[in-house]
Amino acid sequence: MKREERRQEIINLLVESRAVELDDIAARFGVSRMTIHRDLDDLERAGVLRKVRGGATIDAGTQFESDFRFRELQESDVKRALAETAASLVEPGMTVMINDGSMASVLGDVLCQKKPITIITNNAAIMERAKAIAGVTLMGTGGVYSAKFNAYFGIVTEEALSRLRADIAFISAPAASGRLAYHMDEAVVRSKQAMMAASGQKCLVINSRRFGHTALHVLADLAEFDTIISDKPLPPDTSAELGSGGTAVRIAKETTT
Amino acid sequence: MKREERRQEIINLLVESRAVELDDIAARFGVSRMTIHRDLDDLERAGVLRKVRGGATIDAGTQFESDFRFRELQESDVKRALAETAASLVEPGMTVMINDGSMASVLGDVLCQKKPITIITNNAAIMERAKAIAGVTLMGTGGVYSAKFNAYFGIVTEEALSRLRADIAFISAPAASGRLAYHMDEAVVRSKQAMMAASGQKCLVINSRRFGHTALHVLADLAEFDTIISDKPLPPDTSAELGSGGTAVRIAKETTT
DNA sequence: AATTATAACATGAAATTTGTGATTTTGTGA
DNA sequence: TCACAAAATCACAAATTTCATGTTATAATT
Repeated sequence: MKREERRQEIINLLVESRAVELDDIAARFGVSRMTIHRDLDDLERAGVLRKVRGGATIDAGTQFESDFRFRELQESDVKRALAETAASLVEPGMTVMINDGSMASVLGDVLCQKKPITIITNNAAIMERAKAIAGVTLMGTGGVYSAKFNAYFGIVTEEALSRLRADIAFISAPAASGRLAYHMDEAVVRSKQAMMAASGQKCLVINSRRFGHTALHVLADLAEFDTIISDKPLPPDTSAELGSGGTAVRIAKETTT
Repeated sequence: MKREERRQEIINLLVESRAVELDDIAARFGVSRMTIHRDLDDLERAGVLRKVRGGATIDAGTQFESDFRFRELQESDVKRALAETAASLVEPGMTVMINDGSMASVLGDVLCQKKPITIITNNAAIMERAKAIAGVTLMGTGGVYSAKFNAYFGIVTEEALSRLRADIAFISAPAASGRLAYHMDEAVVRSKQAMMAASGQKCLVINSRRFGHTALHVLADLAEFDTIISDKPLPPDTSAELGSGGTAVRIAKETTT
């Protein structure tokens, strides 16, 4: 077992149990205590966990939980399934907007296959990816970079979006309940709303687990979306409130690749 | 002599003579033919040269010549000297604009030391670098990504710049002659001009070798700059035309690190 | 047929990772 | 507050991995 595998495994343990003991994991992987110390030090520096005496913890509710580097590691199979389904709404030649978030990054990767395509995004991970690909016209929105979300936000971002037009916008959200989607950060909300305002079709891509939660700011009414893509049917209250309006719901199923 | 030095040297040979023979360079560097094969393969993959039977060529006039990946590899010592000198104009806390180009990328690296600092740029290499650094507020301008220049351009870029204000702008140019600086690409010219318009001080950072050349579009009158930084004194005609106006000239000397 | 290119494997050097033991820090209970 | 044990850190040596290179054998070009 190599270094990176071991570290990944430590993160997995941490995600499940919220805390690990140093001696435990040293024994489990059959390496010295010092090696684990170094693993934990590096992961702490990367912002994934917090070292405590005798081990390490991951504090949900603190910054860690919402840190993109942490989320990046979770549920990648669900993300991929959602992304594949979302991509089926796109034909070569279209102009699409994609927002921030690790879900969106995966979608960006998938859409890069559909060349030729124009991608408008404030998501740094997608920019990095799309740059390298011929046949993809990449339009960055600009703005102030946020390490927390690995994307660009602010007046510049919103202004740029207000001057552009896309065929479809893919929006993700960390929380939804009843008829509303939520987000904890104001600047992020504004960028997502700007994308929706600048697009013909609007598509919400959301992990089913996000339902039943709220956050400080309302992002949008679910009825504003033409399509909602999730990995499980929407909860009954949401379905009921949406009624039989113009919003289509599509369920992504994981393809065992 | 290390791998990278050898490859750099191969490029230099190629720039001078337009073509090299494999056996020649294998003998010159005292390495096996196979090693040179691998060097050429990698450089070809990087888009720097074209392998032909028995050696390699570089076709000036084609995409290669102006390709940023190619320029990136050249004269890095001069670039570093220019960057160090340019950085001396910056105090922590300032807001700076940096434009596209590999010279500018090096400057971006150096400026990241001067935290806290706000960097406004359309240069993808600088964004990638500054993202990771706490204490650097990174503002991307957005725009359409150009692989040729590894930066963002267009209306979005110019609009974003028109709404911002920096203490100083660092501008680079591929050609200068008499009192004028030039660039071959219109979109690039516009972005540079937008940066100059949005900054208090304007600083031209230019390799002395660029003097005596012109290009399709005029970028700026040298007298518009508050400071010009180069690695050798300006040519006599330029000096004369500039006269004793408000433009300061500073010569960077290479520090043997 | 001769030259050049590619592929596969071996080797040695450099870089990285790990372990050990000494030393310092931290937490706990008297 | 003190003493003491457990844990953390440090510095260096050992082990392991990675990487550049060379060698040889085979294939492709001219």
